[in-house]
Amino acid sequence: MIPDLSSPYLPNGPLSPGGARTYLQMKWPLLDVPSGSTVKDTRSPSPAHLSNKVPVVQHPHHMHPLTPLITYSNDHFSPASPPTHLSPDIDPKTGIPRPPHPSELSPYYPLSPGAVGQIPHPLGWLVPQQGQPMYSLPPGGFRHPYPALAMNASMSSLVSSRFSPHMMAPAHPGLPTSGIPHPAIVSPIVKQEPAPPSLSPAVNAKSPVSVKKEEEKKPHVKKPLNAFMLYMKEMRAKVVAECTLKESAAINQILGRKWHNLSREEQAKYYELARKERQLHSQLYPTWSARDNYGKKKKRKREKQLSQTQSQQQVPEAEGALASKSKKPCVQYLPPEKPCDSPASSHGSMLDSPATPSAALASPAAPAATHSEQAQPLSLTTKPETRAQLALHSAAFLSAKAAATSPGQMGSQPPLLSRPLPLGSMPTALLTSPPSFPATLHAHQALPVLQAQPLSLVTKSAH
DNA sequence: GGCCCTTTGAAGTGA
DNA sequence: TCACTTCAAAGGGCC
Repeated sequence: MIPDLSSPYLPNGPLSPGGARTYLQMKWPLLDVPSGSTVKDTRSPSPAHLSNKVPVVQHPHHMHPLTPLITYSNDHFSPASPPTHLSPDIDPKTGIPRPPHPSELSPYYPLSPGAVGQIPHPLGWLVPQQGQPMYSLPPGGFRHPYPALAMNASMSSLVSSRFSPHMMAPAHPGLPTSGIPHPAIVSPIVKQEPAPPSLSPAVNAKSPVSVKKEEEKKPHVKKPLNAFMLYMKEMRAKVVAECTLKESAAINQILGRKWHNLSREEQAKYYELARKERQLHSQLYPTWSARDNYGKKKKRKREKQLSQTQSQQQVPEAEGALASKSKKPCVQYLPPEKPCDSPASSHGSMLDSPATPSAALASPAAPAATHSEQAQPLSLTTKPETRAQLALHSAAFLSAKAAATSPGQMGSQPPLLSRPLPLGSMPTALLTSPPSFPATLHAHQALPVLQAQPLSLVTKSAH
């Protein structure tokens, strides 16, 4: 029953879509081992059936993929019951407050070496079934995605002590004792950039070459995936399969909508999963900080960020969409016409429930063309001018949909505590912190929605 | 070849 | 505390 736990953590390893579980396209989120590393990179040489790019067979969504992973009982996520990461014994800020409760962790993150390999992986639903590892492992290879985790019987002490000078400080810096990089570790092929000023004095004292070598040796531990990222990984293949869209940007837009349309319970599952991810990550890499990865990627153009923020907060949506500012306009990939047939999902998201015609009429800005998540494009154009136009359509439509699907929710009604309501039906900012939802909602996220951007469901209102 | 785009959320930074 | 920035995944598009 217990598949090779290492599987899901291997590089970009597509979890065999052809396996028993078709939603296994999700790979271990933290792993990013470059080709040529110890672990065989299955990305390039991977057979088609193992490739993420291969449209995943439509899986019946009767049971949520995450269901087997976490016991998401209704009670657990009931509005009356605070999310675990918001529960009293959890630091709402860190989300990793209490010492890992054995009963909570053990099912997913075995602490006992002896138990390794016998306990379902936290992302067990991602693990290929039938015990077929997706990645070849050397004999004796670690059987747990977090080998280091299995080294200590007491994770609590591991976490609390924080003695490890560098990450987990295995035999080889940054590498698990097994010799196989941890899923979250990226071999320092990361582009080399000037040593950050934050380096310790000792490091700074070294010659640039030494610094560079140090950098190379230092593994790149990736950030744990957040709830949305986990959701994306799971749903991407499905969306891709349903649509002809291939551009991730477009897919992500769809996924973003679907995300908002998820019920709170559904989202809560991902939040919970993400929380566990972070928890495990922090346990494995007590000294790791997101800051460590700063500069690993090429900086995005700040201009873009600024212009986005400005357009979101000051410019009316329509203008904002078209306002190219200094960069490309906020591109809306989803044209109004070509629908992207999206089979009904189990959760009955808005994707499957197009707005009513009256809804579209509800917004003065709503153009004749209406499209919902159900009306996704089969193809899309990425021409900037077209994108801008599409942005208008989409913005208007979504706002109309939001108005229609959440009548009276904009302010007057108390946030939906009694029943799940598709988040996409109303600005997220208007929701009070739902049980398992991050309590962090910044003013800069909420205000634009509340004040200046009643139509801002299309373009990102946050950030 | 490598950055851009696009999404949301977490976390870091600076004022 | 707030606003802003960066990174996480993904892959086609573009230079």
